[in-house]
Amino acid sequence: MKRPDEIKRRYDDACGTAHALELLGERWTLLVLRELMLGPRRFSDLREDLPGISARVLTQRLAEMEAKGLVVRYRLPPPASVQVYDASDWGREAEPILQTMGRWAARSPGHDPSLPISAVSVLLSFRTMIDGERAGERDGVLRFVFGERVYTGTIAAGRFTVAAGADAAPDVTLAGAPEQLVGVAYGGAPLELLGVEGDAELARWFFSLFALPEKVTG
Amino acid sequence: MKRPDEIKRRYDDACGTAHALELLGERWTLLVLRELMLGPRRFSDLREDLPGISARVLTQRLAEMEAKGLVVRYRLPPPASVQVYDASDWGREAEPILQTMGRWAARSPGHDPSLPISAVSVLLSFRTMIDGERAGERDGVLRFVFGERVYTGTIAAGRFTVAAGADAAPDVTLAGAPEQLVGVAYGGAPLELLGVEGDAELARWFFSLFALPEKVTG
DNA sequence: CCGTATCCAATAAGATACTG
DNA sequence: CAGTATCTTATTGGATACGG
Repeated sequence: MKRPDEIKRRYDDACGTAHALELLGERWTLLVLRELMLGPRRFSDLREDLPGISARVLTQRLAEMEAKGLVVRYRLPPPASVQVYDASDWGREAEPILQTMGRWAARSPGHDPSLPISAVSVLLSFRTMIDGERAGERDGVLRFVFGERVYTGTIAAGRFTVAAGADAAPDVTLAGAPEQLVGVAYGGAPLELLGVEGDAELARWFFSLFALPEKVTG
Repeated sequence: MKRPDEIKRRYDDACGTAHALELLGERWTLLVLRELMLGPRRFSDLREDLPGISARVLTQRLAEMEAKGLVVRYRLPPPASVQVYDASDWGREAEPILQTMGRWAARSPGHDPSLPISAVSVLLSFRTMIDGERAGERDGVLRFVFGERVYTGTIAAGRFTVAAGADAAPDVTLAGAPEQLVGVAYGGAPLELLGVEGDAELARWFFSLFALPEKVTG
């Protein structure tokens, strides 16, 4: 007597938080959305950057998220012709949720920044954790290179934005693993850990804009 | 080869969002925390205001949340001498997460404000959804009465705060079910739906500070 | 290889009955 | 009232197999 599509676990609760949990609260959902925040990815990209997710669960989550309007699925134009998943406009509006959670969790005594991390996570964390006051000191364009993937970050008028691709001409190009970027930005590791081309002084200043907040008194 | 206490489902991910999900992401956890945001509650209070939660799951969640430092458990002084649960200071710091989720979900086409809602949820939603600009127009103290339970809301310097208890002398006292409060604040229902004692004009102004945002174009 | 489907063992959640 | 105990159902994750 099972009707897997009809019986869904709901919270019968008008509270907005409860409704958000119905849309985003299943295991992996928010992390899948995170990976799509900076542009389309393929199924296997997602598997790589979500360590531990099984193909079965990823398939399910993507289908549910598409049905809920959080995710869109389409095929890239030829010659690529591969299927990709992307966040919908509405899905992207959930970024403040990721940020608020990230900011809160950074103060947790149990937070371990030495675990593996994805490229998208690091770049989003920059958007979350940047010192907005000091970011206004100067402008600049930074290119982040993770193997084949390239993102462009822009600081202008005190705001940091980041997008996939190598659109703008960068002042400085930074290459390295996401974990190394974390080390330099939050862990006080030397800039030399990364491949740096261009305005190293800008890079140094950029990384000085980040610091993990103090932990709550455990 | 099972070690039920050691093998926990984790996300091996340094991303702050992932860590927040490990602390708050299990089913019911965030809603239990919500119910504790305005002060201590007993086990059966929580069961009443979380429709559908089973005693088993509530017991589990409270124990996990206590172990993680989100919740504290203590016994009220005599003559009450009953055991209650409350959010820890750090747990209370998660309120921005509830707010961000609530604000996002309010725009969802699937959000149904006619479902049952708890007293705490409504009061927290006021804190989330109040029109900050217009709240500065005047000050006031509102008492909210839900049967036996009483909360006091204060508007001062454009900010709305709310706390359990009947501490301050109110300008107006509002009595009714949480659902009725939702109807008046967000659904355009008449103030007369509530029991009103005192400055009804203040109440009218207060409820004019709320409006659900427009839905995303589905 | 890319994406999905199928099978299975281990957990988690839900319902209900029960106890100090 | 404040939980436990027990049983049933659902979801998860891992392995594997399949079709393009």
